[in-house]
Amino acid sequence: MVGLVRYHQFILLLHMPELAEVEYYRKQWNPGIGQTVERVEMNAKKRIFREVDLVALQQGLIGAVLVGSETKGKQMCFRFKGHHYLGIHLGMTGKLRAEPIKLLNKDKHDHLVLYLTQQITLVFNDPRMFGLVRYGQQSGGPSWWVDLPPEVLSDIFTFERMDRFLDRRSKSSLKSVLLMQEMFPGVGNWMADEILYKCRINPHRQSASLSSKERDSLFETVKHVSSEALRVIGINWGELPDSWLFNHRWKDGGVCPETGCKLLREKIGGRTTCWSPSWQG
DNA sequence: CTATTTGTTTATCC
DNA sequence: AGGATAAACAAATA
Repeated sequence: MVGLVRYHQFILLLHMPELAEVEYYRKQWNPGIGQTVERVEMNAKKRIFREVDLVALQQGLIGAVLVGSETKGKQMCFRFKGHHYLGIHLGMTGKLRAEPIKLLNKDKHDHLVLYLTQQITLVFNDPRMFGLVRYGQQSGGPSWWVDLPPEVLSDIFTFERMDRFLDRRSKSSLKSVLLMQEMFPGVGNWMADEILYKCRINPHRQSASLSSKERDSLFETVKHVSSEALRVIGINWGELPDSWLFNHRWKDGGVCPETGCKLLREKIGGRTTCWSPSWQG
């Protein structure tokens, strides 16, 4: 059991790329900004390249200068001078890091390495390869980047939008609805659980069953959990408060920070869900 | 050898 | 037609 806890803490706390973790990893490539790509090394057969034109990527990026990067939900986009765009999705186990070439200690899951001027390397590591690499050269950005749904922290993400969506997905559990990226981009497994915990809503409930008061609460909490996670984890991977479910959810025998009663872990909507029956009714 | 874990896409059922 | 649901994908670990 102790081993299981350690497994959970190591794998899940360090590697779950949701909204804030993606933002954290995006910045790991900042040391490359302003530098030119000299060489692109790809493990071409790996699954992360399943949707990309490898030749176009290589020819497009070599000689290009990294200008900046952004995230939208769990998606990342690295912009290069000349309208070259490199898209990365971390999937379940993806990580980004930058290393001086002399210190580059290549791991067998380092599938994409950009070698830049000034001896810096940008590495995409992904053991399970649910991640994804995209490339496009297009003024204004390729459709895989431009056509993404509005972010939950933007003004376009309104109560009315979310309200309509809940009615359309009326029969789905709230847990699975919160994981739908077309409405809640960036929300992943732990964030969905955290949001429902803070709203005191049972994750089994169908979305149509929410009262208007609960919908108000859900809307505010989606924004709150997103902005706090970005502030705490997204900037420097700090620790969230113990009043959050986050710090208790992986421990076997973990207890609800509100009631002190046992937390429950069960599969809802096909995903492991941690919640507090004594708090979330 | 099996169960489990993460996110998204695809297939299938209703 | 389109919503709901489950399997598939890869790899590591208990």
